[in-house]
Order: sequence, then structure tokens, then C-alpha cells
Amino acid sequence: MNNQDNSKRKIFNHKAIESRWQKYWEENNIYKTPDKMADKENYYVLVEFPYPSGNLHVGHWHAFAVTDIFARYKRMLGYNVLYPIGFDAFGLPAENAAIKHGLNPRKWTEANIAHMSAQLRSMGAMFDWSRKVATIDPGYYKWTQWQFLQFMKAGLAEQKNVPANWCPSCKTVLANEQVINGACERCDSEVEKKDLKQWTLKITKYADRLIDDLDELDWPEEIKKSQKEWIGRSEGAEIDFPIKDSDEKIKVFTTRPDTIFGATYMVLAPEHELVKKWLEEGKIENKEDVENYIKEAKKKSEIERTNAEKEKTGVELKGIKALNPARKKAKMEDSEIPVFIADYVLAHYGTGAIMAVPAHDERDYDFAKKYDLSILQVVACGDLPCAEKAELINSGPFDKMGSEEAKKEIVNWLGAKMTKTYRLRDWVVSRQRYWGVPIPVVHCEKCGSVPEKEESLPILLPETDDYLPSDDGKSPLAKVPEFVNTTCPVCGAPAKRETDTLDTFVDSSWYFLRYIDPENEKEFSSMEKQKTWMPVDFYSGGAEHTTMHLLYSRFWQKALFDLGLVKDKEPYKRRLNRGLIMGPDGQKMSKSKGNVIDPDEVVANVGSDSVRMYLAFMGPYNEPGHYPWNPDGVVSIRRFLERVYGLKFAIKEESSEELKKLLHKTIKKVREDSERLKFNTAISAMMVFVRQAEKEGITKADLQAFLKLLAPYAPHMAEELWHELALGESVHTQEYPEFDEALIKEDTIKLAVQINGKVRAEIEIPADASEDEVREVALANGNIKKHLTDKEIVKFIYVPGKIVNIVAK
RNA sequence: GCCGGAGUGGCGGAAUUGGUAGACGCGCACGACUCAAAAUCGUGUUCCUUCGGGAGUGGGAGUUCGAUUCUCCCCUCCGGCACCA
Repeated sequence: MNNQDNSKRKIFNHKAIESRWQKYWEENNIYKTPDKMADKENYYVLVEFPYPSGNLHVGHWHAFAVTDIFARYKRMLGYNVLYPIGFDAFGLPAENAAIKHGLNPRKWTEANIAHMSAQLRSMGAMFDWSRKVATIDPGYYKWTQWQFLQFMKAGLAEQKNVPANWCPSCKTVLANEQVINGACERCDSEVEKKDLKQWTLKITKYADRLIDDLDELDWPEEIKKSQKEWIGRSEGAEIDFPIKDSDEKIKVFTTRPDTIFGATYMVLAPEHELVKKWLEEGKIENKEDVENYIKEAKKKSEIERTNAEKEKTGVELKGIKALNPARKKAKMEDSEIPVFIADYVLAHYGTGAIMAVPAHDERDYDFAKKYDLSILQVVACGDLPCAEKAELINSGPFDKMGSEEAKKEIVNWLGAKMTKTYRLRDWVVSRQRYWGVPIPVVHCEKCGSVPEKEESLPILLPETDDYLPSDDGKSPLAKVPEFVNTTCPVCGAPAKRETDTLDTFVDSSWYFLRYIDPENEKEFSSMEKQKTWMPVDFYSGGAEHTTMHLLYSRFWQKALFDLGLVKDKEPYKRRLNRGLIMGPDGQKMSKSKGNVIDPDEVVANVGSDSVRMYLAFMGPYNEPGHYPWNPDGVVSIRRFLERVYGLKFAIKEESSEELKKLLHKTIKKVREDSERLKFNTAISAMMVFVRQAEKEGITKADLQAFLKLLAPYAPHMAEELWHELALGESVHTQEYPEFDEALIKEDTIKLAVQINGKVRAEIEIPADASEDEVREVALANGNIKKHLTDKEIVKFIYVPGKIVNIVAK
């Protein structure tokens, strides 16, 4: 047997305890969350809902079980806490499984949801299952379609030609956010650029607000910064450069209009409209060279083209000359400048054309050197090329003016305008795959692309057995005639349905609004419910969603806000990016590495409480570090819980003053650490307390207080002991214990005494001792005396309650 | 290249406003128990040491009575952006 008499730990049967209390909680509806409770404030704790894959993994436990600690803690503090659960259930894995194993994606997904739900219940989390949401339910996606229609009517959703990212392996387009280093986010295949007609959402219209509204959010700075950089706002001017002997103009975007007098040539992207036009009109003398260059540029992948290391190439458009508008207006020499095409200028950024200022831009400098173009310094910033802002030179009327001032002055003087440009592209939401929400649009020969009637929603995803995507960019839905052939909702003539489905990130852009009103058949989420729950108070999720889900759903919320459909312009008040659990070898868990930890197995061995508490103990929850799973670590938490269980045999009538003090210090520490998500140090404090209580015994009242502290961390164990000690209904409906400030204060304190910054002694003094008293005690100390022999005290420093430092020579 | 964040024992980590660096846990060592092992309990555990001490939070300088904490320079790792005009 594991339990000998010398052990204070007591083995418990975690399986019996878990099933007993999980059943009890369910039968008594402990976690059913009302929309309103008298004299309780609502608090909404959210975790990104999972994709229903085959099995729960450790990452799911880390996400849901540890956040559950926080939710339970808030609940005990007196909030009416909503902690919902659901499934983000459309998406490629189901479809790929269907193709590979001949399964039905809906059946496959629903089976996974059932299995995962059972696994999730084993966590003993305070999920309110009555609010469960799944994006594949017609009752849910009806509203996804409905919101899409509202966006369409508001001009926020439109079908247009875009340079789309095509994944040749998934055979669908992807949004920019879903292309990671030129590869598909899902399958890692290299993504191709194709011009395709796709449904897009106008997220770019919200670029400024998506940046500016970040300021009000209680989010980690690194997330805000990443989003800002992803949106990539840059402020500058749009300036027209006239073409010589023509009415045409080249519009450029520049952040440095102050350098315009040094623009000695221009560059257009090879795809620029004007190049096409001039070629057609026969204005370009070296037509063949130019056409060849364009062809070559097309062949290169995006990654090749945007590699800064690569030597710059380009071709001059012979027969075309542009005029530098500033030099011309100031009647200066050399206002006529050559025009090039070069692939270092990108068609989809700014205006697709630049004024090149080789003296003050490294890229332009390299290019000018290579093609022997003139380089003219116009800012006194040092050795060329230099981009620092400084006083202007060789700039006619603007000489001696500083860069910043000159920017505005020059733009004004030229009659140009200041403007902003963004890296962010519109969100391409159509997917050429089966397992998603059908886009509720009908294409009619007469009426064009028209929205479905709202009363026809949901447009159900049809049953089929051919899920194979095709190379021609058509969704498998195109192969289901009963689905495709319909009538126009406007004129009633025969028409064809849109066959693309929506990106799953659309489904997840509003799920938190459904949790608060899951049964509503009239609205996607009523204003009334929003008033009680929104915005989300605390949102925990993975760092990988920073520029995907987190950005999309903020946009979605803002778009709904503008339509008067939601009450908040931001969906999430506080956001936390969680860390990652690694394999025992410190590597990312993967089947091929054989370092995957199966939570079911560990839970079977040591119990749910041990697993959730170990995951909370590994490191600070609010720092997205990488924490290796230590199999011995989870066992150590189990040992801790056995000590806790053993405390019921250590109950005595009266406990020591010391233990009482320790209890109140522990309450303070655990409470504060839980609030700041430092569950690791909260657990450490509980361990210290338990060690002491075990040693000297504890009163029932003190144990009761401790169990309340433990309850959010080890809900089953806390409940078990609560009932064994006959303390009342459920520990989880109790109020959080308060600490007594008077008990935390010490009468005497231990003080380190340093000589010249080195600790030489430790003295014990009354907490309210005066400096003179402290000095007396310190100088009387034997070791201090010894170290002060032959030395003169220069200075005596006493920082009350902290330290004594004696400076001696 | 630019911008963030981080770097602390063998390992995960702690140190809330500058005040005894290494809490708590893992691992390891020794002891108790045992025929023995495991388990358990106890003790120790940053490094060096002539046992007086000395060094020490990536490296180097600085401010301070005192620096993991503040300032400057450098190195490494992680993340975001990157031919973005």
C-alpha cells in the first residue's frame, strides 16, 4: 500500500469523486447561468471555441480548464459569471476526412462534437451547457447568412476581381491573413496569386478605427502592436506627375513629399494600367523589352518578388517622359524625368507607382546606380543614401525648411493632398469548398447578383457525396443541380445560386453574441441580452489568432455596430494570449515526434483536478511562453491534493496563532494572484499553507476557508471535502473568503543587516521600532561588531520594514 | 533591416513601487523505514572555497548606501513587419 502510518497524505479515489460531483453539479444546475441575478454584476469569460477534432488534447485542457479557474474565482467573488462552450465546426478537416474515408462530413463532425463534449465534461468546468452553440447548426448559420446579407445591403460585402491567394492543394482561395510566409495556413502548400472574382468584406473601410480603437482596450501591448503592423497604416501624400506632351498623369503615393525635388525618375509596377494603355497605343518605343519584362515578372512568385536581397531590375519606358511637378513649378532645370517599370514596385500597394528619390531611399539608390540615373541630394542628412529628416537643400523655395514642415508646405503648394494608405487588404471570404455556410446570393441574368430573401434563410447546405474540390475554382456545390438551379428572388426568373461557401472565420466572428442568446429565432442576438452581457469581459485565446480571428471579429462587431445591430463598437474588453504546452522534450507535440500527451490517459491516472492544477502551476498564465509538460510535475500536484485530502484527519479544536496568520496571508496571496492570472504562485502559496497545516493540525473553520480558496483550482476535491465535513450545499456557490488585515500584520519582523551592501546578520525587531532602536539592536549583533572592527561608520541607513545598510570605511 | 518581448540553479519558474536573489515544484544526494526495492517520511541542494569568506540574475559600463529591477552599449532567443514607396 502507498499509505503507511508516517504519511500525512491520503489516497483518494478520483474517479469516484469526479463522477459523484459532476453528477451533483448537473442535477442541481449549479452552473446554469441566468441572464440576470439580483444584486450581482454579470461577468463574461470567453475562450475561443474549439474545432471538433477527434480528441481533446492537452492544449484544450490548458485553454478551458485553466480559464475555468478564473471563471470560478470571479463567480465566488460575487459575479454572475457566464462561461460558455461551443464548436467552430465547419472547415476543411471534416471535408478532407469525408474525401479520404468516404464519410459524411456532417455525421463525422457531429460524432466528434458528441465525443468531445463528453471529454470536456470530464474537466468539471463550470460550462453552462444549455447555451452550447455549433456553427454547423442551421439555427446558427441562418444568422451567419442573415448578417452577411445585411453587410451586402450596406455595401460592405461585394463580389469583385481581386489578386487572390489560391492554394493548389486545398483548391480554394485564402484571405491574406491565412497566408503565412507565402504558404497556406492549413496545409503549408505554396500559395499562388490568381486574379479571381471573389466575395470580399470591406475590412479596409475600418482600417483606421481598427487601429485607433485599440487604445481603449485592456489588451497586451504586443497584440495591439501586431494588429497595427498588420493593418500597416502609413501617412503620406498623393501627388500627380504629368506626362510630357500628354494630358495623362502618374499618381504616386509618397511618405516623403519633402524629397520631391530629388525625384529624378519614376517607377511603375509592371501591372500598372498606364503601361497596358501605352503599349496598346504604341507609345512605347521598346515594346518588346517591356513586354518581356512584364512576362518575366508575372512568372515570379510573390516571395521571389518581395525579396529585398534580390538585385533590382527594370526597364525604361522609352518614348515616355514624366515631369517632376515641383521642379517644373519652381522653374528649375531637369524637370523632365524618365519612367521605368520595375517589379520592386507593387501594383497593390499605394498607387502602384512611385517617384524615385535615389538620394534618400536605399532601393531607389541601388536602382539608380545600376541604371546610371542621376542622384540629387535635397535633404542635408549626411552620406547618401540617407533617409533621416533634416533641412532641405537644392529645393528652390523650400531650402532650409525642415522635413516635417516642408512635407505639408510642398503638398499644399502643389495642390496635392495628404492621404493614408494601408497594407490591409479586403477580406476575401468565399471558399471553393463544400463544408461551410452557403453564401446566400442568387445570380440572375437580368437582375445580376442579388441577395436571397431573408425569409428564405437558412439556405441549407445540400447533401451530396461528391466533396472533391476542383482545379477550376468551382466549389463542389456547383455539382449539385438541385442546389444551383433556383429562381431569382427579385424577378422570379430561373437563376443560379452562388456555390461558394463562407470562410470559417466568418462563422467565428460573432459566436460570442450567440452564446448570450442561443435560442433566439427572431434575432441573431437581442439588444436586451447584449445589454446584460456584452462586451466580453475576459477573452483567452491563442496568439496565432492575433491577426486573424481577433481582427476579423473586431471588424465584424464594428460593422454590426454601424448597422445598429450591436451596442458595442469593440467586442472584447480584456484579452489574454495564452502560452503553449510543449512535449516533455520541449518540442511542439506531434504524432510524428511521439511526444504527444493524451489528457484522457493522465486524467484516468491522477484525476482531473491534478491535471488542471498542474497546467495552472507550470507558469504564469498571462505570459505566452512555451511550457514543457513534465510527467513528474503532474504527479506532484496529485501528491499535493493527497495532502489536502489528508487534512481531514488533522482537524483539531484550536489552531496556532501562526497558522491563523498564515491562512490570512494565503487568502490575500491567492486572491491577488488569481486576479492577476498568476495561478502558479497562488498554488505555491496554497502548498506552503498545506504543509504547515499538515504539520500542526487545523481547525474545521480554517479548513473551510482554505477549501474555498482551493475550490476554483480543484473543484472536485474541494467539493468532496466540503461535503465530508458537512459544511453545506456546494463549495462553488460560496463567497470568496476575506482576509483580516490585522492578522496579516506582524508584531516583530526579521530584518537583514548589511555592511557595505553585503548581508552580515539578521535581527528581529518590533515592527514599529524606531530607527534608534534598530540601530542599537543592529550594532549589538556579534557578527556586525566583528565586521565593524577597525572600521568607521560613515552612514547608517534604515528603510523601515525592509533593510539596514551600514556604510563603513 | 525596422519594431516589440524575453534571457535568473541541472529543469519549470519566484522575487507587486530599487531593499536578504533562487519562493513553490521537478530532479538529484544523503538518512529513516525495508531482507531488498518501490512508495513514504526527513534533511540538504546556485557556484567556488584554505570554511574566514568570495562570486553570482546573457556580456560590458554607469547611476545608487544598495540594481534581476533604472540608464547606455553589445550578444542570443522568440514574435510581428519587411523592396510598403
